[in-house]
Amino acid sequence: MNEKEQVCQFKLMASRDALEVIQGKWRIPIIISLTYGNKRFGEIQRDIEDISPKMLSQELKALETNKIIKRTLYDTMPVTTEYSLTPLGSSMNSLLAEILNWGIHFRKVVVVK
Amino acid sequence: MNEKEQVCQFKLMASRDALEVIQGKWRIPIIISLTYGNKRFGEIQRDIEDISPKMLSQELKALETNKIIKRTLYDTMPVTTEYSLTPLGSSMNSLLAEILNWGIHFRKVVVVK
DNA sequence: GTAAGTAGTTACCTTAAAGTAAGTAATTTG
DNA sequence: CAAATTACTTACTTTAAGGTAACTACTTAC
Repeated sequence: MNEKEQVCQFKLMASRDALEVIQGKWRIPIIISLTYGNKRFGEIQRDIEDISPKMLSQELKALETNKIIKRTLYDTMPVTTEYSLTPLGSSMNSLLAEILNWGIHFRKVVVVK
Repeated sequence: MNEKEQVCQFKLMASRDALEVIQGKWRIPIIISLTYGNKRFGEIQRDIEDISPKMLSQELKALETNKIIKRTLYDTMPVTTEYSLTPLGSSMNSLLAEILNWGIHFRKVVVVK
């Protein structure tokens, strides 16, 4: 394998790591919602109109497992739950920005036509 | 809806557009492979070791439909097929770079630990 | 003429992702 | 006290994504 091919293989591995985290219909939308501040379950649900509570609950857990978000319980009456981005979650900022930029570009070139 | 919420909704839409194109296990790897020059079916297959010809064929068609890649036939003996990135495909360069960067970062922080 | 390579296609099967609907336990509002 | 709200969970079903294996049509090398 020459150097060019090795670099290509390395990039393929890194992209697979990243894709595993952002894969799926809901994770990126959830993370975007949380870049607008810490939020509660119902607030995220209202941002992402067509997500079901089951999917939201499931994907929040997956993101917590991957250390992208943090779940905090407040001992108020009643108990409130708040979700926030971890530093790792916040480190997705420029990736998110590029997804957005490209999405806008794509829509201009292909979706609308 | 206040301005902040409107911006959030706009971003959610743009991300959905982008995700539709990059969603799935194989599209990003195929695009990465093609950033290393125009390639033939078998060459891409060798880059991405675990992809089956069925998936490669299927995903190449989807990427062609979305105008990310171009399929060119050469009237040689035998006929050869070459895949290349379109300008829209090449416009994914900085998005790809961010996926890579973040994938490397994520591996450092979480995968290896 | 047999084997191997290129560029796929087809049919079938499995697994994983997502959706639907209903339920729970706690509180709060009227 | 009845109805609504919050933050979920559970069971079940549907749909989509991906995998396996075999096959095709053409060509080149031995």
